[in-house]
Amino acid sequence: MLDLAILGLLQESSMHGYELRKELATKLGAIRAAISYGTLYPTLRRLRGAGWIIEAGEAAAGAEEVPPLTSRRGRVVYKITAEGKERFAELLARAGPETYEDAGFGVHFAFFARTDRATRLRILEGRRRKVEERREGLRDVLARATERLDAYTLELQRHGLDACEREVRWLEELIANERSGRAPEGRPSGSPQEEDSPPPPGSTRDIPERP
Amino acid sequence: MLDLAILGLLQESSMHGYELRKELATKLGAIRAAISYGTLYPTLRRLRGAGWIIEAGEAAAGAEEVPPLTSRRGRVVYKITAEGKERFAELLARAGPETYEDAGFGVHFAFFARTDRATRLRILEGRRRKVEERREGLRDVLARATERLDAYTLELQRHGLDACEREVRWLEELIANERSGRAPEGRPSGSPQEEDSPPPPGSTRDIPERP
DNA sequence: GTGCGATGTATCGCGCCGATACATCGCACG
DNA sequence: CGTGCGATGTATCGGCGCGATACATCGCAC
Repeated sequence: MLDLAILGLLQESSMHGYELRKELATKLGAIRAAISYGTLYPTLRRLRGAGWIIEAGEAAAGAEEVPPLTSRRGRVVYKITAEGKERFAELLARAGPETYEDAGFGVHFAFFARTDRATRLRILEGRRRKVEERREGLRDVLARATERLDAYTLELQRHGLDACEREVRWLEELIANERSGRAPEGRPSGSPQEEDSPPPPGSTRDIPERP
Repeated sequence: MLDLAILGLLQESSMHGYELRKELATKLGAIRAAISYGTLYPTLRRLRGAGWIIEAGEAAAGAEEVPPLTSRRGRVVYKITAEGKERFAELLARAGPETYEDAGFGVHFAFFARTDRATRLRILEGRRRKVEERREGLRDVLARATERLDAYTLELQRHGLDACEREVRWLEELIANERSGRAPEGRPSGSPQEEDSPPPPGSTRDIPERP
């Protein structure tokens, strides 16, 4: 899942770790806390080992290489490779069970602008199914276990149930929009926003194949 | 965090692993998926090693011990010890930073019926603070990065922001209730429920301060 | 009588986290 | 002028928790 996010960001522009973490935080801020360095660096090493990214040293190609006089470590800029772009596309299109989990879904959704419509629909529907199951589970507990559970636990379930219902409604809206071929415009609560031509259906010209 | 939940459930009644997992799933269903056995069994072993729980063999004390004729493994029933109860009380009252994280908060909240009022308030307020910070972060991104992020990513942020605002309101209500000395009765959306005397103020006779 | 789903215990590899360490840079404050 | 502190920056380590996997028993439906 992290792979997807990192590859996706590096496809927009090369970055070093620290920067990557910040970008990740704003892009995924809605679904998870900032990623830990204890996760980031090992992951970068793994991606590098797989050949999906390479290090593009601070000093550009022509420079003096920065002699190892002091143990100057300097920032390491990472750059996505052609294989990395392929991998990204593969991960984008793939939709396993964990794609519908909270974290997985969030990451996929964050890159929907680069995903084709069919996949977007598949993922939105899978997620909806998942959340509906969760919702049913909570309803059952609330209906059956009212006697066995204390007031606080029940309140927690109610709050969770509410969140599920809300998310299902949200997903339903998104799905309807996808089917009618619109990007997620139309602000959640109606506001006097001009309906400027939103990026036409499958557009959001992305992955310019590197000029 | 798991320790708290397991100790809490075992305090209500002794159980074997499988059962524990199911109880955990209904008690914490609102905040997390069912716990994996790959987590549960090692955790039980750890708790056992610490002396907080003991195995109470299937065959009760007086029975024949079930000779190891076949490699009959049988279910292992776990029982909380006196030290375990102390530990539970300690964990209940403790409120570190991770108590305000999604998972940690949920577990603590699920055992609020056994928590004293002062601690409940402390935790609710800590959680509120946490969620407010998250909310501010999302607001900033939505206000500043509107140009840099695509429509889908923005929609994700909006949905996350909405969830934060909702949770803050929920917490606010709970805090107000605590201050006015009521258990979380009064169903979220008003309903014609008789206001039967809910457990009087600080009641829900819990943690009798350990006499 | 046999096969299948629920019950039940257990391990393994690995992703990810929080704590920690260490180094450089810019700049504010005395 | 220095000094110290917060932001930038890279990296490791111990440990929790997950999903996959294995294996065994029990009740019951077909």
